[in-house]
Amino acid sequence: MPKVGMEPVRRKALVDAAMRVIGDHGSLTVTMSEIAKQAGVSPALAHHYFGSKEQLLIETVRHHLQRLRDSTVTAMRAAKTPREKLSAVIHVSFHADQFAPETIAAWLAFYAEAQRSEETRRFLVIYARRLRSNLLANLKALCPPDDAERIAEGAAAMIDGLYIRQSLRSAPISIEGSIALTEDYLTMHLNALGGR
Amino acid sequence: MPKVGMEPVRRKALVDAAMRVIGDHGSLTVTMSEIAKQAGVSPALAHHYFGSKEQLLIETVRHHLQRLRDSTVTAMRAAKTPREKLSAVIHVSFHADQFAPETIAAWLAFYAEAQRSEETRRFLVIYARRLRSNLLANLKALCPPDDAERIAEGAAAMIDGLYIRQSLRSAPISIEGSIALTEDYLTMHLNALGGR
DNA sequence: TTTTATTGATTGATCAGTCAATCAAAAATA
DNA sequence: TATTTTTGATTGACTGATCAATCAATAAAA
Repeated sequence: MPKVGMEPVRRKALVDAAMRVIGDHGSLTVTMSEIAKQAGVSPALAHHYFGSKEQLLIETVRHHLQRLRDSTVTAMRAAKTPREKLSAVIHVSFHADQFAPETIAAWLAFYAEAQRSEETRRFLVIYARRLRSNLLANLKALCPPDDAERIAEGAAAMIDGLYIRQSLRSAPISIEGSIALTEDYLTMHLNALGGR
Repeated sequence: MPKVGMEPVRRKALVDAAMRVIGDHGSLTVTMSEIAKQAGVSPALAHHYFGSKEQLLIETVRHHLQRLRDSTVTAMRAAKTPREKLSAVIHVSFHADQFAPETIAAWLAFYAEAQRSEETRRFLVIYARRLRSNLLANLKALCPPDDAERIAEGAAAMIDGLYIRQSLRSAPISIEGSIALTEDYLTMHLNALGGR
């Protein structure tokens, strides 16, 4: 079996496996063995490629955020007007993949981890800033800067809040419901400002 | 030293210690030794009174939510009108104690834990329902039931979202800012419905 | 003396991380 | 082409550390 050029294949397999294991385990306290097993390799190989468990987890967060970022960029490109771009950001946030229970569990685990791992925290801060700034940039085209800041902050909080509430799976809100709630928030605030 | 009637004293000391340790550790992966040390007793004693680590952690969540509940009840009693009661709920949520970094870290850890521990999950579901229903009951006095549901859902999400964003400590929002954002949300929606 | 509080020492399990050894493809050499 | 050498891929077995949980022993009240 040993062919050359396995490294990228294995790295991806391990990162994907980590995501899956974290997702249904619902926590970052997963063992290298579990991850390796899920990826179909030995624990030793995981160490060989990533050096440490922490590093593997960090790569996993990075990969996850990268995908989210790519989706957002694509969706925003497809939208024309600022208002449509705002909707695009919202839709990506609640895309089925993102809103799946395992994905949310993983997110939550990352947030908890960020309390301890400075590097994880940095990644999540970047995500938070990006979400805020995507909203802000488009809002500024529709209302005064001060209001735009406030509305962006509120919308970002609402998106994150809908996530965390979803994680409890009690009275689960549908994807459409979550989108509607967030859209309403924007529409109402923009209307109140006599926005066009 | 061994006096009789130590049990309740030790239990409280251990639960408080757990909360503190979880808070600044930022995760539920804390050791019994750390907790016991913080409480000034031996690890063996912690086991003696709680049976297991999991049980101690569960009691800790329970205690934490109980306190939040008590504050909420008190604050709502002091408020007269439905609108004032809504404000009371918001203010309790963002009370300085609740919004302190260690407290938020502990919350986050509990949410992550809820993915694995059914009992922890149950407690958090109760919290989520209570928040929602406190909002809902008062909103129903101010607008049609359907709208009340939507607004309660949105406000609850916003509160939780402001929490989770605070946990990253990037561009921290002030307590007053968070309160204002949530109050605005309510006011705007109620006004839009021509509420009195 | 019986009961309650308390601990030090110990056990057993779990894991991250290491390492020396193996295997097979590729590259070099004859 | 056939043979040898090198190199990347891979693992099983091991180590050391950590930790929850247990228990037998002690000390002080009742």
